[in-house]
Amino acid sequence: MELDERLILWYLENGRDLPWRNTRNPYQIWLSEIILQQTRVDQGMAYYLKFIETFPNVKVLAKADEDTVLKMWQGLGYYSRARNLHATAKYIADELNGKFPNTYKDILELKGVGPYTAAAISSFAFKLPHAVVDGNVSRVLSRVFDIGTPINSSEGQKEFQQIADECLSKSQPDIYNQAIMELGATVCKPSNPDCERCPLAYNCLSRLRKNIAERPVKLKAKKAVVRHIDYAVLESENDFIFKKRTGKDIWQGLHDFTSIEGMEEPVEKYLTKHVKENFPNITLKSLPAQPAKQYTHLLSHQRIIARFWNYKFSGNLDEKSVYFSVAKQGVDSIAVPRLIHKYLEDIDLV
DNA sequence: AATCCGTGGCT
DNA sequence: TAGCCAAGGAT
Repeated sequence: MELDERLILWYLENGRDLPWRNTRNPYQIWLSEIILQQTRVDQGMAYYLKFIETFPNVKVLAKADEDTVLKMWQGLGYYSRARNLHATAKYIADELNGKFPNTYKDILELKGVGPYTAAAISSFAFKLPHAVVDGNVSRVLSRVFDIGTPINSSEGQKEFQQIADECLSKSQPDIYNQAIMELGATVCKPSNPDCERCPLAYNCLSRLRKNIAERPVKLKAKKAVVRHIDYAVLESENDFIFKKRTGKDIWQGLHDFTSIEGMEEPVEKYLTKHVKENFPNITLKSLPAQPAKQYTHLLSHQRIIARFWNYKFSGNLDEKSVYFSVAKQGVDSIAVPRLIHKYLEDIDLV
């Protein structure tokens, strides 16, 4: 029996029942694939169900505000996915009359859709013969064929795509793609793979050579850089002052407080100066002697040391300011990064 | 081509 | 703890 047949038989018996596997609706499949990019099923499931309920089709999603979409995406990370998702929904609704593209080439053109996602949508929704290559697939292939090319090198990506294309079942590309990913996710795991349960155990070269732990090879990531961010939390009787992050930096489109970064001690002196310069029209009622909260927030490539300094103020903001007031009861209605949400939780505001 | 973009679970 | 990793894509 060929590998594809073994995989498909195994999957039909052992695959998990997931909501996006019970549909051929390209909108639903597209949404699930964007949510699941670099995200585990357990983490993405609730978001998928919430999005499908709130935005049952591409036209409804297209009509939503980007802020609403980002708010619903809050906590999932990689927020460009949400911005691209919304932009693509508008493109499909406005330019394609709501009809989802149905060729690999046209699907690949969509913002936020790369080779993996285009192959996934093409096969799952349209049964087109395009092999998916994600972290699961490259791990399985690197073990079955004992390939030492780093899976995250450009050379490796080309090589594994080629092998995946050769292994693809041309008659059932959709089931085959699901099957090999499922095997990687549930059996051929990164550590402690469950070879006893593997339908490919006797085809697995890496297992034969007893070097499964050395597969796949992966280029090491750069160490996270350290950033020191000091937030000024401006609080009046009823409001907090927020701003929207718009620069080419982390958390684009989400909200946080005014801040300074990488300043020497005593930071509160420079932070107060920063507040007075940026908010000339408000009256400061109290200055912080020490931070109210401090956190280390880890991102994949940054270690953020964040301190929150609380300022009480009265008065109103300049109309044209990039800053805006948010009522204390309403702070949970704007999209914020996990770090900010954690702070709001810890001061019992959300 | 290397680096950037989040968050959370696991070891 | 520190590091690894996840249904990757954009630049």
